[in-house]
Amino acid sequence: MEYFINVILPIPLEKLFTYSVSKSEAEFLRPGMRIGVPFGKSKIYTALVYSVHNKPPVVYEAKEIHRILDEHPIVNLYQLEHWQWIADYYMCSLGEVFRSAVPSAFLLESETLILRNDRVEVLESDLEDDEFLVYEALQHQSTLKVHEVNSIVDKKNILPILNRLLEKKVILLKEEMYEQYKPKLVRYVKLDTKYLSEEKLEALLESLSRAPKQSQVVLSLFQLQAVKKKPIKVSELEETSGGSKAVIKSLVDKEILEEYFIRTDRVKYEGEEENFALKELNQYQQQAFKDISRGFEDKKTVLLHGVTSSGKTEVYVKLIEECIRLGKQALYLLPEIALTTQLISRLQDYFGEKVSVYHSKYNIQERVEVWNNVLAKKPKAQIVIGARSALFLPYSDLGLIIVDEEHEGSFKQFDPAPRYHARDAAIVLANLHQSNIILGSATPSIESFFNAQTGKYGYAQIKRRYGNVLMPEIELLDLKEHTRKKRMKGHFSKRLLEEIKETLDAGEQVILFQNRRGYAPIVECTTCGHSPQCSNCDVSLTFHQYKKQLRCHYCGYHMALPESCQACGSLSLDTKGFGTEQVEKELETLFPDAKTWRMDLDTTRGKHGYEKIITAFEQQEMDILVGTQMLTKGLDFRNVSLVGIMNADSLLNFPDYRAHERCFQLLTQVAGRAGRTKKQGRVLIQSYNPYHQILKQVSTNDYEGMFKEQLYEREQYNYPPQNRIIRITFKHKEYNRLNEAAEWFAQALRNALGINVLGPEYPPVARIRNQFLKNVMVKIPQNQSLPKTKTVIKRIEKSFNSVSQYRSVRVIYNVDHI
DNA sequence: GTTATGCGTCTT
DNA sequence: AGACGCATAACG
Repeated sequence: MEYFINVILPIPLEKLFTYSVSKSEAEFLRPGMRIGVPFGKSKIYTALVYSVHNKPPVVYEAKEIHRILDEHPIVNLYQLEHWQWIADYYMCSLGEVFRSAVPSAFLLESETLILRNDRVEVLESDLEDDEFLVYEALQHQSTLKVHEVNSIVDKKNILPILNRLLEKKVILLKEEMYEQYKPKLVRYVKLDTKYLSEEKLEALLESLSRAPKQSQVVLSLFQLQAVKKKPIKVSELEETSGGSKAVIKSLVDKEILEEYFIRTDRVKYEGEEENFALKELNQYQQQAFKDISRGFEDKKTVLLHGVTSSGKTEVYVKLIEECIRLGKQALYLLPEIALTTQLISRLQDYFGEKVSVYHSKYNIQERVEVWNNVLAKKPKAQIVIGARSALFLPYSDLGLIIVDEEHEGSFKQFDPAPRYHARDAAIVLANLHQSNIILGSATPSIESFFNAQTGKYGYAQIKRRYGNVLMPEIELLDLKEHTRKKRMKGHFSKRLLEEIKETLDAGEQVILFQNRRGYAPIVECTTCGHSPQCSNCDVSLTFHQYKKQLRCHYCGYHMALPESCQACGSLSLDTKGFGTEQVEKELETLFPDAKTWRMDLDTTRGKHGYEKIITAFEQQEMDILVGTQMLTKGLDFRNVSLVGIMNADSLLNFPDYRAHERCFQLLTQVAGRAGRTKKQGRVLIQSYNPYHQILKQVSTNDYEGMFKEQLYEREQYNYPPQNRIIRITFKHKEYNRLNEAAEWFAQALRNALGINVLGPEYPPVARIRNQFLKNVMVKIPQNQSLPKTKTVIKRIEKSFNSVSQYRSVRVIYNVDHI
C-alpha cells in the first residue's frame, strides 16, 4: 500500500499538491499539520496537510516530503472549512488564504547555503576575480548565505558565479529551513544544590566574607526564595541585591549559583488579578440585551444599533460574561483604528488575564504565542480582541463573536488576496461553530440595516446616550455665504472661531476634523500651473511640511521640495490644498496661546505614537486636536465640548456609490466625540452645500431617513444590498496591451451576462508603480445566482489566459468591493 | 509565489 | 559567437 498526502501551498494556485509519504508518516500526519516539501527545482516550502490517502497520482510521480514540522495540527477542521468558504466566495486560492491566515512565522522558507567543498584541492589561479572573493570568504566561515555573496561580489545576479564554482567543485549548495519563532527565554538563578543545607550555606557565606558584594547577592537570593517560593529571575536578583551582572556572573562561574532558563510568554497581562464589578446596565441597555438574547435564540445574527456613547461596550461585556460562563471562547473584532488601549484596558479590568489581543502592530513572535494559546484553548486566550486577522485564530469552541463598528470599510481587506470582509466572514465562522454573533454600530452599514429590516438579522437598539447625556447640537455653516460676506479667516469661518474661543475660555477642549482624502496638499507653480508628479504613478506628489518633502502615497517615492518649478524654472512655487498641517498652522496664528496638536498618519507613526497623543489629550496637556479619520473611533474624551468639521464637501463629492453613506457615518461618529459627559456638546460643520440632504440628516440625527433614501438610490442603480457586485481589475505595464485585454474580457462578460457589466474604466489613479490599471464592474441582480456567475467569470478567465498576449495581464477579483 | 527554460536582442 | 534580459511555463 502506498501513502500520499494532499497539501496546501501558500501560493496563488488553485490546485492542491500531492506528495508521497511512508506508512508511519501517513499514520502520524493529520490535516492541519505543517510539513516542509520540495517544490520546484530547489526550494523547500511550508505546506499544510489537507488530506491523507492512498490514491497515487496518475500523470506524474509524487515527490517525497522533506520533513514534518509539527507534532500536532496547528490548524483545525473548522478553520479548513472556513478557509474553503473564503477561497470560494472571494475567488482566490486556498493557498492565499493559508498565507494570510497564519502568522508569518509559521511559514518557514528554505534558504540556500553555500558551503566550501573540503574534499577538493583548489587551484587559486583557476579562479576568476569574483569566484576568488567567494572562495576567500569561505576560508573564514564555513557557510555563506545568498545575500552575503551578493554583497561580497557586489552584484545582483550571482547565479553564474555559483554555477562556475559548483562546476569547479569549489563549493557545495544546501537548502536549510529555519524556524522563525524563537520562544522568549528568561534567565533565572538558584543556589547550587550543594549549598542547600544550613551549615553548608554558613560555610559559604564565611568563605565569601572578603567578597561583600557576592555575599550580599547570596543573602538576597536566600531571602527572596524564602519570601516568594517561586523561581527568581536574574533581573529581580540584581534589583534587590544591588549586585551587578558581573558579580552574579562570577558567582555562576564559581558554581555557587546555577542559572537556568524558562520559556515565557511575551504577551501577558500585568494588571490586577481581581475583576472589577460589572456596571449595572441601564434600562435602555437592558432592553437591548433582551432583544439581542431573543435574536440569538432564533439563531440569528443580531444588529445592535446604539447611538454614539450609548454604552454598547457594557452590553458586549455582559454578553462576553455569559459566553465565558459557558466555558466557550469569545471573539471581539474591531477595525484597526478603533483598537485603542482605552478599550483593551477596560476589558482587562473586567476579565483580567482571560483577554488576549491580536493585531498587526504585534510582532510575529507575539502573534505565534496568541495563536498557540488559542489552539491549546488556554484560559488566558478565552477572550480575543483583535482586528480582522483575529478571525483566523484556531478557535475550537466559539460561543460569541462581536463585530464592533460593523459599518467600517476597513473590515474589508483590499490587498492582497484574500479580499475578504471580516464581518461577513465572521458570520460564516459563527455558523460553523453554532456561535452567537452580534454586529454593533452607531451608524450601521446600509447592508446590515437592510438585513435587519428584512428580518434576516435580529435587531436591537439603544437610542439614549449613557447617563442621559444629550446628543450634541449640530449646526451647519454655509461657507459660500461666509466667503461672500468676507467672514472667513483662512479656512475658518468667524462663527467657528468664536465657538473655539468660547470653548477654550471655558477651559474645555476642541477637536477639529479635516478629512485628508481628496484634499491632499500639493505643490503648484503659480507661473505655469505645473505640479510635480510621481514618476511611477499617475498622481501628484503630496507635500509634507514636517520634512519639506514631496511624497507619493501609492509607491512611497519621495523627493526634497524643489527650489524651482521643474517645468518652467520659475521660483514661484505655492503649496496648495489644505490638510491637517495647514489647519494646525493657521491655528497657531489665530490662537497663539492654545496648545494645538495634530493627529494623522505622520504624527502617529511608531508603535506608541498614537497612544502618546491620546494620553496627552486626555490629560488635557493640549487644548485643540486636529486630525483625520482616526479621531472618529472609540475614543472617550471627557472634556471635549466642541467638534468642528472643517469642510464636509470633500466627503460628499466622492465619486462612488457609498460616498453619502460614508459621509453620514463619518460625520455622525466625529460629532459623537462632543460632550460625552453631562454638558451638551456642540458640533459645527462647515460646508459649501449646507442644504445637502445628507448634512441635514446628520444634523437631525435622521439615520432612517438616510437609510431610506440611500436604499432607494442603490436600488435604482443596481447596487448592493439588493444586488451584488464583483470588481475585476486588470494590471499590466503596457498601456495598449492592458486596454485590449480588458476590453476582450469585458466583451466576453457582456456576451455571457448581458448589460450588467460596466467598463472597462480607468480608476482615479490609473498607474501605480509603473503598472497601468483598468476596472470592470459586474453587477449581479437578486435573481441571478452568485456562484454561477463566478463560475462563468472563471471560465472566461480560462479562455482569456489561453490568449498568449493577454496571459501576462494580472486579473484581480474583488467580490463585494467597497 | 519562485525559478529554470527558451527566445530574442544587444554586445564583443 | 556569446552575454544578457525578459516572457513563459511549470511547480506534485
